[in-house]
Amino acid sequence: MAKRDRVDEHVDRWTPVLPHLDPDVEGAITRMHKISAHLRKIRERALADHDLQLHEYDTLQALGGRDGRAAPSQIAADLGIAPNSVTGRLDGLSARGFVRRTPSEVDRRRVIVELTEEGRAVWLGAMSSQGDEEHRILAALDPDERRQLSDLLRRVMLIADGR
Amino acid sequence: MAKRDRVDEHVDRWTPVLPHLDPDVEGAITRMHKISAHLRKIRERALADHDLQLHEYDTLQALGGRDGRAAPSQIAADLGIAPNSVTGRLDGLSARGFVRRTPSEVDRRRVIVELTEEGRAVWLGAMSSQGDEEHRILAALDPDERRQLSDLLRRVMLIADGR
DNA sequence: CGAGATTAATTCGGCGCAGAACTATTCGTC
DNA sequence: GACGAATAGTTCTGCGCCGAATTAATCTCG
Repeated sequence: MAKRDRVDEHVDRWTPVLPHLDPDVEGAITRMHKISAHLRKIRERALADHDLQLHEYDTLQALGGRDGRAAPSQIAADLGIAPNSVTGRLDGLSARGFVRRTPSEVDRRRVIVELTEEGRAVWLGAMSSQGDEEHRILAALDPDERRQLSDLLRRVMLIADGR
Repeated sequence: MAKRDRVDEHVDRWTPVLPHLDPDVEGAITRMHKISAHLRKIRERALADHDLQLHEYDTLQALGGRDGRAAPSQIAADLGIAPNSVTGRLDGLSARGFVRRTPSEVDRRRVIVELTEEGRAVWLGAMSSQGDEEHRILAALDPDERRQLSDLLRRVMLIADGR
């Protein structure tokens, strides 16, 4: 018999109150929520060693993924946040010298955000500490099972996104 | 060949930049994040029809799950938020008449928070619209597969929680 | 060519949460 | 029984996010 986790307790507590609840649905969803939150916290802690906050690292990474240059609106789209929120993030990052704002020559509405040398260095330095926890916890599964998990979640995603 | 989702594109974009990345790990984790966020947004929208915000509903539900009465610290623990954040939530809910604060007779440090009649009614009314989306998207899988998914995630949870 | 629609970034105002500090009460121990 | 530690709830402060409004530039099409 496999071990129980704290989500099992959660489900046990709620099943009598909400009888129409499917334990596997509730269990799967709740675990996704909790694993998400867990990884977030771990990432936050790991980044503190590099004097970075989660939102700062994410922004640097969004830039890094675009070869070090992108428009604010593109960053917003990549990160899934509102465009106006990007302004504040860039203010902080440029104050720390990790990012440079340059007005576009061709379209003066636009701003080109660039990773500075220092910004790239900080990003690369912090990156090493990222993703370790993801691999650690998914090592609970063997490679085939990880593939299985990813495949099951893909099918859920497709319905969620309404394809 | 199964259909691809937007996480596949995400992974394709990052794999060349971060070669040490396991696509199944990254895919599974990213999907959990996105499914979590998706459900959150849907819940938010559904609750708007009942003039409730997500944090208000969650607080009412925490009380409902304790037979309508609990201490603020217990609510904080159940919801996984800081105890001081509960104070603000209760202020709002009691202003709307959904919740009542009563000082404990036996221990005057304590406060007993109770669901009012109206609070319970609002909670039950809003509950009907909750959980539908969870079942809808997990209907992408048949019952056996849902069990599989929940089981795989449980094993990940146990490692994450360090058991 | 020019008026209106669209797009990009920003500013402003408000909200919810967390960390630290504060107050009041109870527990533990000698 | 009194004093220090622990506990419960709250208050205070700061931060990041979002929605709406703003400014400026570009596009569209009659």
